[in-house]
Amino acid sequence: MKADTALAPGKQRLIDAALRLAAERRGFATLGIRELARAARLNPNTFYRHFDTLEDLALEALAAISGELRPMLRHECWQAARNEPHAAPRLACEAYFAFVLEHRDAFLGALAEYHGASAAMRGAIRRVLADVTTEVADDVGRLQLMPAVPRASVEGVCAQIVAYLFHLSQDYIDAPARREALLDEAERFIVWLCAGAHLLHQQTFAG
Amino acid sequence: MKADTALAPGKQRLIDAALRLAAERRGFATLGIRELARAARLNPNTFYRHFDTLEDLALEALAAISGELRPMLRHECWQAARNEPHAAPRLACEAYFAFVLEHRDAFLGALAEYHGASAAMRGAIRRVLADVTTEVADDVGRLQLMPAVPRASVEGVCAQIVAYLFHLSQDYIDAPARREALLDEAERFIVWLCAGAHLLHQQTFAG
DNA sequence: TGTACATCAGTGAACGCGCGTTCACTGATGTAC
DNA sequence: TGTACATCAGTGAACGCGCGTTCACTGATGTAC
Repeated sequence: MKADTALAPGKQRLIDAALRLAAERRGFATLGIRELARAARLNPNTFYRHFDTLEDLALEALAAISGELRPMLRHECWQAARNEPHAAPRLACEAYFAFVLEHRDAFLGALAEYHGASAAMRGAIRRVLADVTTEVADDVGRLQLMPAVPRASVEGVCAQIVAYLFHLSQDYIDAPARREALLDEAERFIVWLCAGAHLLHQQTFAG
Repeated sequence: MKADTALAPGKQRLIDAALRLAAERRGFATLGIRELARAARLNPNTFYRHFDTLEDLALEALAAISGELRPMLRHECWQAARNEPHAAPRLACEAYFAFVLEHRDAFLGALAEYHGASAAMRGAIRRVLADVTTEVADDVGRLQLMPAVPRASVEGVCAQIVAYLFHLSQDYIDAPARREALLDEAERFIVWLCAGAHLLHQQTFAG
């Protein structure tokens, strides 16, 4: 028995090929099993040794990325917020976007599948975003970054930041020349949103 | 010669069928020409009478929706902002989401293609969003809704609002039970963002 | 007003091709006794 | 330590099917003279 962390080589190659092709073509929807096997230099049949459907493959790939992203974000945010609280938004964005570039193919795939055909896949992506949101909100709470704002609103702010950064990843990947500007934009977005939430919880809102 | 506003019946049926199927399957990517013709009760060949490629069809459908959405938004926003300025965000969101529901299929298609395979389609959708942003920013300027904020920042705020509402459309369509909550969320998002931008332009930001 | 012609939407048969999936197989690695 | 067996990743040939696209056609509508 092998160590259970290592996937069969063919399985890993199929996942890699799927991410690569899905990124090129912006979605798993049009991938074919024969095409995948061809890209992975395997017999078409080998696919069925490891997966029942293409959706299976996509869900497994997503779980792997999520397992890598979340601890990384946690760690980076903590570091940033503890050492330089005022620069935390910027540093967190930088860490996040660096991760995006390192996992370019997976993110392009996930962005496409966010609005994609598979309800299971859409649900899984939303769940990852929700988990990240909860973790970020926990950290914001623990580090007292928004002391005047109640927990529920902190969650709301974090959810909007997470969704915003996720969708912005596509532009960040597609437009290398605008990356600095996008970082500024993301930081400004976060600062505005936090400032607005903070302000409107201090004063009564005569809406 | 017919009036040039009316499409050939087969052409219109192909577009309708494409929107319907693309909405069901979240994307044009997996649509087939024969399948489309079948759904429109036409000979597969008829497709080629009207379009060169599926991308052609999608771009034409998008242009039609955009031409309907933009004047509507313009009109609604003006009305709302002039009559009840403090409720403008809410009323604009309501008008927008009503339009989304009326054009459910087109929006699900556009949401999918926003991250989709066709670069031309992605560009066209972004252009629509950018045009809407400019128009909204114009109106905000003309109606003096954010007098303390410079034009460039108003555009930034509007761009984020437009993108946010666009992506939220999917949840609005998918989760009828949460529609009231989503409206609240959208309004709160806009208010926070505007408040933050306003605040940070009044005081020096010791970032 | 009538006639001849052009344009245009839609039809129907036919093509070759790549697809998903199944079956029976191989060869290597691990395990029981 | 050796042998027999089970498990597992990967192979190769074969199937029937629906696909995109082409061709030559029809029938209705519009236009020139």
